[in-house]
Amino acid sequence: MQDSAAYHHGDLPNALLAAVADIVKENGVANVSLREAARRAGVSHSAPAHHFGDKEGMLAAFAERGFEILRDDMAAAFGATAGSPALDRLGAVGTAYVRFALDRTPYFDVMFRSGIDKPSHQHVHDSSDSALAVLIAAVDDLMSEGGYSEVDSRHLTVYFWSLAHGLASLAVDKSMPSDLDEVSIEEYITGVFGMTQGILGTG
Amino acid sequence: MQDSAAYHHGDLPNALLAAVADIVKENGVANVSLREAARRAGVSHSAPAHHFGDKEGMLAAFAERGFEILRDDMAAAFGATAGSPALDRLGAVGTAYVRFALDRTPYFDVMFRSGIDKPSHQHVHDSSDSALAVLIAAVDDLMSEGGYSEVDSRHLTVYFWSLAHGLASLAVDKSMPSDLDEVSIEEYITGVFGMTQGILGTG
DNA sequence: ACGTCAACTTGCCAATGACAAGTTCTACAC
DNA sequence: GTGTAGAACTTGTCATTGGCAAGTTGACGT
Repeated sequence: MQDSAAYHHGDLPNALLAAVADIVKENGVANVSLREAARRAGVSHSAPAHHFGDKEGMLAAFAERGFEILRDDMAAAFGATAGSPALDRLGAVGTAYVRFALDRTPYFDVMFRSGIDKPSHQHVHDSSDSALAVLIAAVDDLMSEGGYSEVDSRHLTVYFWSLAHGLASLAVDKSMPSDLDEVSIEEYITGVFGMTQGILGTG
Repeated sequence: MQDSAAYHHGDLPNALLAAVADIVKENGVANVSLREAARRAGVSHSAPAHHFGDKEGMLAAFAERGFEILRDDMAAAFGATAGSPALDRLGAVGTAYVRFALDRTPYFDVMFRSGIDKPSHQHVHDSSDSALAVLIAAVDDLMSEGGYSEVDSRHLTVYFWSLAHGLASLAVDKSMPSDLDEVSIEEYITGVFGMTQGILGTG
């Protein structure tokens, strides 16, 4: 057993991942380097490889942490809306997804735009699945609430996942039609998820 | 005036962009390099910079071409469904978006996952807008068909853009719940866009 | 023929990713 | 307390890369 601040540096892996977050924020995901992360953590140029294997390994570790945070954020939104209509809860989970992308953009960028291929990193894939599980739970909730028997639940899951991920991507890229500030992003979030409300019925 | 095959190489810019497509397909968007593109085009290591300025410039040129193809694909789908109900046309345009992502993945990857920031490349931004214009036209069509007066057209645009982009991203990443082959991707496409059909009314 | 200018080439440098071969510290056995 | 195994790092090196400066080549108008 050892406390979280041990060994030479203390907790190098965490320090390196924190450095990655800073680098992405400052210079973009394309400019992350093992050496720059090492420099910011105050260690030698090849220390990162010792912990993460290679550059993609470091990004994968960062992405994994991102999926865990995303899962926790969505789970919190799900929990906070217990008792509400299932469609509202689904909207809350979707909103948490978009908020995660906007509030933790470095994570979002590494998770989806860094070119790491998920299939080759099992633990990333697993943590991604654990985030998806929250959304699936919310969809199952909706289905079991009844009244949607004609809807395929797998389609509904992909539908919400797509909507949330697409909206998050557009928001992060600032690709909305006409310029929009933080306030109107909120408006789009409620507008887009509200659209679904209108579609599936008033609950 | 000069024909498209002139000067020393013939048409280096196009040859380089073709090389980029191959590199992305073979090694992923993270492994594109000016020098490898030059090698495949059979020119010296710094020839690409002469045409594109720098690496990001080359990727931006490639992305611009991608947005033009995307716009043309969506416009073709829009044109081919003239006379159909507006909601069907919108589904056709969205389907064209997802098909573009699946059939021309190298373009999709560079356009959305290469870390180039659109705002700093005006012509990329413009060609992106011209693609979005097709979708906006389809939404306007739907609005003017009547019966949706309570819907905000900007929200509806962002809604479809999000849905199409999100579904395309999931499909390319193979992040669907449970494994799915090409056939079931088709099923998800019709399922997800059909969901909207159910929501907005039967036309 | 001549000049001009675009289309390249050659040569260079700092930075990077990856690897090999060390060195230092920790924990645990005895 | 001493030794020893192994984890946590360092140092050194190499091929590759992006970018720049300074050439060279060839097409075109006059």
